[in-house]
Amino acid sequence: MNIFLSNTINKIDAKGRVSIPSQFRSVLENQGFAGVYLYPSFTSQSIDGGGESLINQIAQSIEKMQLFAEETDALATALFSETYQLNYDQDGRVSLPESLMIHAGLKDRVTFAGIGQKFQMWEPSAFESFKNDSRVKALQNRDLIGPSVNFSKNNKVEE
Amino acid sequence: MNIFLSNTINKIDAKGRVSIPSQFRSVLENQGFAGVYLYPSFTSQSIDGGGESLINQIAQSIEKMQLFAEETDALATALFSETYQLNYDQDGRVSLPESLMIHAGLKDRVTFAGIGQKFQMWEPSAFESFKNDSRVKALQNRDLIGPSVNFSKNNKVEE
DNA sequence: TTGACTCCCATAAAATCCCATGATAACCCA
DNA sequence: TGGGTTATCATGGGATTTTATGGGAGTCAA
Repeated sequence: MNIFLSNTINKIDAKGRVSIPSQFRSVLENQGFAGVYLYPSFTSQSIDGGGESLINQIAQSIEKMQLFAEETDALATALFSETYQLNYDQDGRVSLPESLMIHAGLKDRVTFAGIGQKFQMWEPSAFESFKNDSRVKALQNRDLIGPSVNFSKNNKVEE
Repeated sequence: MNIFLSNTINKIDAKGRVSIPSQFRSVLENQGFAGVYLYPSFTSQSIDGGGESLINQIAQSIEKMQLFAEETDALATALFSETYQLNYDQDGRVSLPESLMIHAGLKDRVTFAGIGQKFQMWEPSAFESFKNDSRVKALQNRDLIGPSVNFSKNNKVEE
C-alpha cells in the first residue's frame, strides 16, 4: 500500500510509547525508512504525520512559493522547528515528544487517521467530532471531488 | 471483464469473513492487486467498494488541492479515514471492519451489487427496496442515458 | 543516581493461512 | 442430447502468524 487509509485507536502506555499501526508502517517503509515525521497541525488540535515523501513534498512546495529569502526562512522555521523525526523500534513503537502530546491534548489513547499523503493523530473523542464535521463539509463540497465518489446524483437514495 | 456487474448474496461467517464474488475478484485483479477498497457510502446505508482505479481517482482529486488548507484536511479525512484497504486471502475472503458493518446494518449476509466502476454492499433486504426505487428512477430518467439502452422487465439492463 | 530511551521477551487477541467439504456450474464424450 | 466427470466456488474450521501491549533489563547522558 502507498497511501494512508482507515483509522484505529492505539494506547499510549506508561512509558509514553505508542504503536504505529502496522498498515501505516508498511506505507512508511515503502517510502524509504522505518520512521515517521511528526509536527503539530496548523489548522487543528492534532498531529500531522508522514514519511519521507511528505517531508520532501513540503520542502518543495516552500521553494515553489518564490518568497523573499527571509519569508522562506520564516516559513521553513515555523514548519521544521516543530517537526520531529522518530524512528520506531522493532515492535513499531515511538515515544511522543511532550509538546506534541500537549498540542493534541493526548492522554492515554490516540486515534491514527489516514488521510492519503499523510496521517493525523487525534485525541479519540476530538477526532470523532472532527470526522462528523468533515463528512458534512464533504457533502457540501461534493463537486470538488469528482464523479467517482458516490456522492452521486443519479442512482442514489435521497439524502 | 473490467466492470462490476450483477448481484449476489454471500454469507458472513462466525469470524466475520465474507467471500468477494469471484467475478468481482477478476475485475479487481485486472486493476492491479488482489484486494478491495471499501468505504461507507455518503448517501445510503451501504458500503462502496472498488479497486485501484477507484482509489486513484479519489486520490488525484485530493492531491490537486492545497497542502495546508483546512478544507483539504476535512475532505481528506471524510474520504480516507473511513476507507479500508483489505487484501483478500487466497480463498478470496476479507473480514469487514466493524464500523462498516454498522454503517450498512450488516449481520450474517450481504448483497454484492455491481454498478459499473464500483460495487456496493448492502444488507440484503435493504438492497431489495433500494433496487425497486432505483428502477423507478431509472425509468423516469431513461432519456438521459441514450437510445441504445433498453430496460427490460427482468431487472437487467440490456444493450 | 536518576531519568529517558532502547532492546528484548512474554502474552492475548486478532488476522491470516491452509485444508476439507458440499454445491453448483462447466465441460466432455458417447 | 443426455449422463457422467471435472473444475470452480462459497463456506467451515483448525493451525499458524501477526499485532498491540505490558514489563524487565541494559545503555547512555546529565
